Amino acid sequence: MAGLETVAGKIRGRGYKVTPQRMAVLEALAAEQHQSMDSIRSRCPRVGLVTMYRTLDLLSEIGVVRRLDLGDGPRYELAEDHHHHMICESCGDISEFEECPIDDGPLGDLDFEISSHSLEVYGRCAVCAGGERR
Amino acid sequence: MAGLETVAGKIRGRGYKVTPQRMAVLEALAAEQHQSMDSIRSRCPRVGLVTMYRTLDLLSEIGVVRRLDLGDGPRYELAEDHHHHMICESCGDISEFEECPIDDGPLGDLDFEISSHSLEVYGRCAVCAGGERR
DNA sequence: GATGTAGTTGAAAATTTTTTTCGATTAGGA
DNA sequence: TCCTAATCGAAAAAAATTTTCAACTACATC
Repeated sequence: MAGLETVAGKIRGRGYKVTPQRMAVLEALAAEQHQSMDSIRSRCPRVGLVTMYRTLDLLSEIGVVRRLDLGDGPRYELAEDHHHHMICESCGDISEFEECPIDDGPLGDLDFEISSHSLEVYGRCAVCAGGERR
Repeated sequence: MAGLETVAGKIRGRGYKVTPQRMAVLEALAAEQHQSMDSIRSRCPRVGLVTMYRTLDLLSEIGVVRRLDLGDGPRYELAEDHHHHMICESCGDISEFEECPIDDGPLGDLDFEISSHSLEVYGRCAVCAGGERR
């Protein structure tokens, strides 16, 4: 699904080098969406901390990675598909949904040239909401 | 417009005390929306750094303040009205808009109990977009 | 208005997070 | 295979945030 091959091409295309560290980070990111720095790091212990930061910066810059801010520290995920996040304030679970009101019905006259957007929904997931009453 | 009086009541109502430091932070926040920590701090030099952090935490907890993450560090603003942000990636300007696709047309079947949400739009403001071509 | 006390404050120190340095290493074109 | 600019990472620096703890104060009660 990911096509890390494709990503490698994108890296090279921008004049950057494809290194084992960068591929390791990409593989770590492919394992799970919206991971924290620690989570990513634990998946590729071989990659130094500094390189980790620089790689995530670089991948974000070329649009391969998306940096998120969901309340707790920064999180990162592959920017493969467009989606948004639902954060359960009860159990902390983070899930995704594709429905996008921005793409569906464009906003009115904002007088602003939109290139991207992010939408996060906070509340209670089905499990937590259900456990309380239903 | 703010009604810092009202906020004071809300603080007391939660069992917290209304202190000059807390009011100072609230006044600083009332001066401008989506401020960075430094910006707020410069508006109330008398308030210690630690107290600053704690106060923003407390105010966020009782829903008076909203903490934002717009790419650069954390920002804070009074949660008076509901609005979203447009961030110009060219000049860094941040502006607000009230139109809300979430409130207007509710999302489909997310199986999630929404209590709040945030929407940020990135791109180019009218000035930057205009300066380049129009 | 005086008093008691739990909540609050802030300087200093500890932690955590992120960035900078710089010499050693390496991807990838020639 | 060689060469060089790009990259890596250990150590140190800088920045951001949290913890400690003794002194202070808002405010409910007397």
